[in-house]
Amino acid sequence: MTQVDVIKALSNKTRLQILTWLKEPETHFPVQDFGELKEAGLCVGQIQAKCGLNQSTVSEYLSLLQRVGLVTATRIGQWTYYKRNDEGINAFKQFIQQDI
Amino acid sequence: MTQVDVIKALSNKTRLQILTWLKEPETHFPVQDFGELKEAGLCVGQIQAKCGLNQSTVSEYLSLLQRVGLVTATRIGQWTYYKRNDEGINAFKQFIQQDI
DNA sequence: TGGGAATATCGATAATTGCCGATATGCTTG
DNA sequence: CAAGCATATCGGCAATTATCGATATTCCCA
Repeated sequence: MTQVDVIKALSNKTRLQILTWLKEPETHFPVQDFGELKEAGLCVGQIQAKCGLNQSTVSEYLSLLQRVGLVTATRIGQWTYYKRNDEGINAFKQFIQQDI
Repeated sequence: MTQVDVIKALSNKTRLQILTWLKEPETHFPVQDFGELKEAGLCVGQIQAKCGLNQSTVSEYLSLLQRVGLVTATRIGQWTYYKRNDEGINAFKQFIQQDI
């Protein structure tokens, strides 16, 4: 898992969008009754509906983003909630800022 | 030419390295007699020698980096000198900082 | 406990990328 | 002008990526 892998994960329009959508879930996704939106994140289905790609594609994209440390996943019941991983994101930002 | 294109240009180990080598040409490349190193940048041949790939590959990499605005090219005689384009690089950094 | 949801994984194909060798272009200089 | 550099462009093949449909897995609930 190198820095290039993180860049590669972001070198795709959809994956980049997903990460930015996750900055403000409320403005990009229908509000839910429960508090999951803020706490655990968004589930795969919601993200899939928004970006319009195949379910399997979105699932793979999300697990790639997780693998490189940009998001975290929480399984609750039959849902997997994804949200931004600020630690990983900030590490990446710092790398870009300093080393590029 | 979108932001994703810039990210794609950096999503390759060699191209990423080239950009960072260009931060400190003196420490990465043999000093030349003339002042080109600081002024115009480094020529393709020097960069090629350093990264060990085919001439055509390096030429293409450099012109890609230029196309997305990360470096500038100056033709002097039979040499093309490449150096970092701080304007483009800073714009990219700002994008990462703000939008990611 | 068996059928549905939600998600993950697998297999396949088309598109893109990583590199290379060969050739073309442009300068420069005898 | 011809020969020789340095660089650019082209055509090609192998590897990787984008994306899909089908299937597997997990979990929930009547």
